[in-house]
This record gives sequence, structure tokens and C-alpha cells, in this order.
Amino acid sequence: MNESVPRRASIRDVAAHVGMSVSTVSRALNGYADVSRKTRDKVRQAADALGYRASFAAATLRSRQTETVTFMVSKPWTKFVDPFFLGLLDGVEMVLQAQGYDLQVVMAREYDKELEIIRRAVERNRCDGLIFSRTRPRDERIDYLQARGFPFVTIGQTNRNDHDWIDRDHAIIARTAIGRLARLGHRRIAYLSTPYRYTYSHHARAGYRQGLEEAGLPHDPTLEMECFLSRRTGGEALTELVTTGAAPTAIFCGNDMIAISAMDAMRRLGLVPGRDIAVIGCDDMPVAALTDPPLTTFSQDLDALGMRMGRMILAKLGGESAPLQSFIDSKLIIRESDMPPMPEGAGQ
Amino acid sequence: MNESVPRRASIRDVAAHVGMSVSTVSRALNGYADVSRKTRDKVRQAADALGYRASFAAATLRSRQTETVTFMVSKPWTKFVDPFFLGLLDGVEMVLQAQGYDLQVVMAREYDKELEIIRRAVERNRCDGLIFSRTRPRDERIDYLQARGFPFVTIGQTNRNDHDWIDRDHAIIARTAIGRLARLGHRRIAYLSTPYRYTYSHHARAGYRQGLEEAGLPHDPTLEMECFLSRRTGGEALTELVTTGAAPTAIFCGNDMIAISAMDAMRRLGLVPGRDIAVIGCDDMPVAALTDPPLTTFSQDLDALGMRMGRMILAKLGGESAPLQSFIDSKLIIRESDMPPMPEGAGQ
DNA sequence: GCGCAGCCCAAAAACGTTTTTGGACTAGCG
DNA sequence: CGCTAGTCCAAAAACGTTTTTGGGCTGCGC
Repeated sequence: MNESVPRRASIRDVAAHVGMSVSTVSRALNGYADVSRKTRDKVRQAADALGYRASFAAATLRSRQTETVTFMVSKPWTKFVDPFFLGLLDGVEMVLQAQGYDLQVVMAREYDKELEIIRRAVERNRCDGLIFSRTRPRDERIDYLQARGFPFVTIGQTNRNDHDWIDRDHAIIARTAIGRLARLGHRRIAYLSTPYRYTYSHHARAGYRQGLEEAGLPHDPTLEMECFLSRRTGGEALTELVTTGAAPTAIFCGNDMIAISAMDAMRRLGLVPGRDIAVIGCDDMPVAALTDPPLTTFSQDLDALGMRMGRMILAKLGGESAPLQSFIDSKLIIRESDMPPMPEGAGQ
Repeated sequence: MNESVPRRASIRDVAAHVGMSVSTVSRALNGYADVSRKTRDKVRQAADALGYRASFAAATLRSRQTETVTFMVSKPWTKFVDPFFLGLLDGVEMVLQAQGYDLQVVMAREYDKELEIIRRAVERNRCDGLIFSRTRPRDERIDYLQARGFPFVTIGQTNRNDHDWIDRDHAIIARTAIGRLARLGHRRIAYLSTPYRYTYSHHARAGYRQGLEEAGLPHDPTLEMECFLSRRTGGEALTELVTTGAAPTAIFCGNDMIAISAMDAMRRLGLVPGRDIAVIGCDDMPVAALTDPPLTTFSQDLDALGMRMGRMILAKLGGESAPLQSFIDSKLIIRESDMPPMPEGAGQ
């Protein structure tokens, strides 16, 4: 179809053009020290003139280096949830490209496919390092990569936790939220959890319980509800709590989507979100500032998170062998959804 | 570091294992017709047993085929704007993977870098086809690819328009919006445009003007304002309109972000969005349903758009040479922000 | 028995780099 | 002058596939 396009210049052409050997050209282009500055300049100039670029396939075939990091994005990060994702990528890409690395993103539709996607990438040698998230307490992706010694960084921890990760400290976040609600005077505080298949949900729950204890509040298991994106949303969980008569006066939600969904349900039940039931979310999605009332929630500095991840994976590729593990800051953003409880007897 | 991992099985190993030649194994694995079914099964089985996977680099080096499509996402698609992006990717990926193609995403921080990114991908042979968006009236990315005969599909048109694209019909969208606002009784309708560097902004403006004409309304150039994400946001444009005394009673916004920003400014000016100034947006971002008042806007079926793009690029890779160009449907989603104008004299 | 398809397969070339190996030249030192 | 170290470079091997080329079987028709 495009036969008319002249064959691309190869390294041989460049070598012929400058009257040097192929190996010298290669070494010059790759910045090796044992080629004189004059030679290097001459080679580079010739390469530019001929429009030469090293074939990616040939280079990685020989060197076994792709200079590429793959970021696998899990499917439930979609629609509403994904502002998180893109902000993150931005940070990662920024630090990778500064070191000459390419960032590639692949999508995983279902969790079942994630391991296969990783195996493909690793075994076909399509990247030098991996980044992914949504870690689970027992995560086969991590088992696989650890066994193979392949460099990777995750967002989130696991039970084994002997690998490289970065995470928010969800235990502290939850504790902080409960502490604040308790100080406002709430005594029945529910935890609307993200799915327990993810490790961080457990950390948040632990923080929730610790927060209750510190505030001297009893732990009522019926106030802990696991929520999902489709089946039993935050709204459905809240409705359940209210209609079974176990209504809390405040809720802490594992993420903003749950909080928004719950506030929606409150309105449907004739309750005023924030006033009748206080709510604190987590993530500080852009929408959080726009809800009614504006949502009190926990921020995350996505750029910082992304850049930190980029630096971590680069460190790994550079040969760092000690596990790199770190928490990233998260601040409570106080808006208007966390009001004190209604005075006794003033309710319905 | 990971020297202990046994060398990966190569095609030679599986050939030896089944006692056949390397070429037969290759042909069997790649499903050529001239290898018997029995042989193929035997080979596949051996490959599985040995955990063999063809080296990506070696395969593309020889065959010049990457079986990969690259999607370049432009930077201004970030934070708030990106639900668009991820929904799209989902559709594309779905149809690509059904044909055994991989989808890769790369990010472009600034427009200046986009051409360079494309050149790198094409000239280093990292993909067989490209998808990108945010087309401009004169778009050097497209000039480059067309000249090279490299397969690509864009979201959006250009002035040359002799390439493959998919787009919403922004002229019709704008016309529809103006028509509706005019029928509601509005006579001063502003157009808060997306940046004119993008082709579709011009189409929308043309539709806006045509809509005015069809409604028998005069065209007042001061009611056309170009808006950006940072400098002169929708809110700033609206403030300008109102404070210079040229206030419209309705606005049509090139996208939902502009609309949201404008509604925000209205409140700051003591105006009630929807009631004092009607607003219609475009995109139907998830937030649109949550604004106050809920935003009337134009939908886009992202899955459908993505899948259509996937099919288009596959057709191109399959050798289709005629230009593929198509519009994708967009429906007006009526919510509450497009109210009739206030009765004369009832203002402030 | 011979020729001819049709099916199956093996050997080797080719893809375009990077890396290894080894050697030539120069400068410095005794 | 001879030796050594340092600098620069060339030739060739290697990476792991796919594709090309060519050839050996088997069965069938004559």
C-alpha cells in the first residue's frame, strides 16, 4: 500500500554515510564514553540528516531492554472514578520521560484477566517494569512477579507486603474521620466500606474500629456495610441502615462515590444530607466540591503520588533491591457535609 | 539480580521438544494452513507445557507487525474531563482485543510534543495504527501520517478532511441547542465556545449562527466568546458578558466544563443559573446530572464511539483504502438548566 | 511403473540492532 | 627506542523470530 515510501534508513546507512563502522555508530548514538566527542557529533548529525531512528524491535531484541514501563489500569476505575487515574498517569509519565522511559497503559477489563495481561507483558518482554493498583490481601499478580523477580510497584498493600508499594494510610484516614465525627457529638457512626476484596478496605475498617475505641464509642457490627459500584451501592446500604431502624447519625464512606450515592439516597428518604446524617468521604474527587452539601473528604495529591511511583519504579530498574514502601499524605478537606448531630428529639 | 530464573523457552526448545523444525513450529503456532491439524495440536501443547511465548521484539523485527494500536491522549483531557477518555478506551480495547490486537495508550503533555510522539511511534515501528483526537483545522500530525501512508483514525475533522475520522456533528448539535432555546423564548443567546484551535469549535459556531438565522434572531458577535480551561474560563467569559451590560438570557456552551464554570460565575454575580440565564452544555459528563440545576446537555455514547473507532482502525489495518468517515449520534438530554426567559421587567 | 498434485516439513536467510572481541594508533615514560 | 596505558574504532557474533526456498513423501490417475 505504501510501497512508495523509501526504505527507512538503518544504522548501516548512517555508518556508510559517515564512513565508520556500524558498531561505532551504535556506541556514539547510545552515548558510550569510548567514542570521541567529535565522532559522536558527526554521527548524530548524520543520523538526523538521514532521519534515522533505531528500530525498537531490533534494539530490544538485542539488548533485552525496552525502556518502557507499563501501567495496568483495572476496570472498575471507570467513568466517574477515573479522574483519579489520569491525574496519576500524568505524574508517572512526567518522571519517566525525564529518564528517557516510555509509559504505556493497558486496560484490564476484569480482574481474571489481569494476571494474564501481566504474564503476557513480562514473558514477551514488552516492558521493563510494571505498575498496577487495587491490590488484594492475597494477590496472585504479586506472587507471580515476586517469584520472577520482575520489577514492579503497586498502589496498595497486601498480606505478604514484602514488595514495593505506595499507599495512603487508610487506617489513619478512617481514625481521623471517626475522631472528627465523634468530636462533633456523633455517637452512632457507620462505616460504608469499599469492597473487602481490596486490602485497603481492611485497613480502613481497622482504623474505623480504633477510632471508635479512642472516642469511647461502642462497636456495632451492623454499622459496618460493604458497598459496591453496582450491587449494593452506598445508597442501598444507607437505605438499608435507615429502614431497618438502625440509622446512624453520621457515616464515613470508603470513597466519594459511596458518599455521593448515600447522600442521594438520603434525599430520597426525605432526609437532608449533612444535617440529618453527617457524611465524610474519601478521595476528594472533583465532584466532591459540587455536591449538595459540598462533601467533606480526604484529599490525595495525585501528581505527587504519580511522581513518587515513577521514581520508585525507576529506582527498581536502576537495581535497587531493598523494598520501597511508603505512605503518601492525605489531608482532611472540611466542607459542609460533616455537621454536628441534630439536637435530641428534634428529628422527624 | 534475577539470574536464577531459568532462561525462557525459545522456539528452538519447543521444536526440539516435539522433534520438528523451527519453521514448522512457527507456522503451526501462527495458524498457517499448510501444517496438519495433528501437528498443530502437538506443537501448541508442547508450547504450553514449556511455557513458551514468542518474543515480541523478535516477532516484530522479522514480520514488521506489532499487532498493536496506539491511542494518544492529549493533555487537556485531564482531571474533570477524562471520564470521556476512559469510556472511549474501553470500547476501543474491546474490539481490538477480539482481533488479537493490543491497545497501548501514550500521553502527550503538550501539543508541541504530539507530532514528535507520533513520529517516534511510527518510525521506530512501535505500532501498526494510531488513534488520536483534538484535531485542528490544519493539523500537522495528519499531514505527516497521510504523507507516510500510515493507518490512523482521528476523533474530529480537519480542513483537508481526506482522512479517516469519526466525530459528532457539532453543527447540528449547536443548531439544535439554539433552536430549543429560541423556542423557549430566548432572543439573546450567547455561544461560549471551546478553543478555536480545534476544528469542532468552528463547526459548532457555524451551527450556532445557522440556528440563530433559522430562528430569525440577529447575530451579535459580542455574544460569541472563546473559552479555555485556565485563562478566560467559562465563568470569566460569562462575567465579562454580564458586567459589560451585554448579558444574554441564555448560553450554549461548547462543553459541560464551560457550562459548569459559567453557572458558578452566575451564582457569584447573584444570578440563579437556569432561571436568570438558561444554559445548555455539551458532553453529558457524569457531573452534569449533579449540578444545580442539573445541566441540560448533549449525550455521547462513549462505548459506541470507542467500538466504532476500533472497528475503523482494524478495517484500515486490513487494507481498506477508501476514507472512512462517520458521525456518531448525540442526543439532547433535557434536565433543568434550560428554562424559559424571565418575563420582561421581572429581572433583578 | 510413471508423473503429478497436494500436503507436509527442514534448512537457511533475513530482520536491525547491541555487544563482544580484538586491534590499531597515539602519547607518555623510562 | 621500547614499552605501556589509553583512546578510538572495525568485524563479527548474537538476539529469537518469520519467511523463503526447496524438497520429500503419499496417493492417485494413467
